[in-house]
Order: sequence, then C-alpha cells, then structure tokens
Amino acid sequence: MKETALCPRLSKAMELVGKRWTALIIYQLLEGPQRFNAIESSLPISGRLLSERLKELEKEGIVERNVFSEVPIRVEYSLTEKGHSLEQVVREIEEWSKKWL
Amino acid sequence: MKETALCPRLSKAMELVGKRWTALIIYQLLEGPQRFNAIESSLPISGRLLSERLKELEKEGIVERNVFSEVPIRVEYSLTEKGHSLEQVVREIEEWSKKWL
DNA sequence: TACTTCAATTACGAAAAGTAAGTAGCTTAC
DNA sequence: GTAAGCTACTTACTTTTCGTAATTGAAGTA
Repeated sequence: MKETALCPRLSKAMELVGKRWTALIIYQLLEGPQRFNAIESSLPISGRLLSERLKELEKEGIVERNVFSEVPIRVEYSLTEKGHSLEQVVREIEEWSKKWL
Repeated sequence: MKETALCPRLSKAMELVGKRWTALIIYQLLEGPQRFNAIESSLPISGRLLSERLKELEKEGIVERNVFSEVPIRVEYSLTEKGHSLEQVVREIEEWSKKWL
C-alpha cells in the first residue's frame, strides 16, 4: 500500500467503522447487551465472521464480553464507553439513509 | 447470505459508506472537485480500485464525472447534492477519531 | 516516428468473506 | 450410560474482493 498524507486517526477510524459488519454490529448493541446468537440472527452475518469481528472490537475496546456460566452457557456482548461514543456516527448514517435511500 | 430483519435502507447505507475507501474518497471530494490523479495521490488507494469505486459512486448518484478535452485530458470528479449530504456522516467519524483514537 | 501525460483497464497472486460442517462443555431424556 | 440438544465458537473449503504492476488508448509534442 502506498504512502499517504492522510490523517492517520481518520484513516484508522474509517478502517474500523468502515470494516464490513462493524457498524451494524454496533448498531445492534446500541439496543443493549446481546448474546452471540441474538446478534447473529439480527444480521445477515455468519457466525464465523461475527466471532472474528467481536474479537476485533473487543481488542479495540469498543465491545465488552461477559460470560455467564449458566446452562446452557450465556455470553453477552455490550458496548463500552468508547463503543457508545460511536452512536452519533451510526445515527448520522441512519438519518442519511432515511433521507436519501 | 441469510435473511435479515434489518432495515434495508440502513443496510444499503452501511454497504456504501462502509465499503473500503468510499468514505475517504468522499472526504477528499468535500474539498472540491478533484481529478483522478489527485485523489489517487491523496489516498493509499490504487488506480484500479479508485476507478472501480468512482464508477460505483457515480452509479449511486453520489459523485459526478466531468471530462475536459484538454491536453492532456482532464477528468474531474465532484460530489452531487446527495454526495454532499454525506458530509455530516464523514464529519462525525472525523470527530470521533479525534476524541477516541 | 518516438515520446509524454492522464485516465483508465487487464492480469494475476494474496487476502478477506461466505458457507457449511464440526467441536466442546454441560444438561436433560430415555 | 449414552444419545440428543443447546450455545458459542472453530475449521475446512469455495468464492469474491483487493493490491500490485504492467498495459492500453487518446491526443499532442519533439
């Protein structure tokens, strides 16, 4: 990949928000903590990729993973403060889609 | 791909804005009409993909293509009204990146 | 004719995404 | 006690997209 004069923070933000499924996963989690299967059902994403994305988002400090040792096991994902801070971004996209699509 | 209960407009918007390079191309064009080489130089994107993305954005009515038959040829790309309406989205991402990255 | 510039386009290997089947841990059913 | 079910992944494999580099085409210039 070539060099760029682009602001690296913006660039990084675009990589995150722009990565496939990321924004939609955050959009789902804005409704509150949700478990793996719930997210998987709410989006046309495969378990394989959802697992991958959640790990990335956890690593970025955007999503938190909580395991409840019930039967059967329950794993809930929720937004951290950093994750919630993306609400405005997602809402703007939502607004735009209502006006223009 | 599976079925989804997701709003199709939001879904479409995410596909657009979320597609790699799309938001960054729009970000560049917010500064005014620019020619192919200028966009290519401002981003770490290859000509192959830039060409592909610009065609998609033109098809979506977000970007306009203007050819000037000068020597050498000049092709300028600019945002349509629909394209400009994405400014808020891009600015929100920019703001977020400043605060959190 | 050979050479230059710009805006693409093509060819091809590499990376990411999509699909589907399998795994692991624990419980209830038979 | 083993078979079946539930949940949350994981693995194996195919298809699509991306990245790099070389090439094309049009139009003028040396």
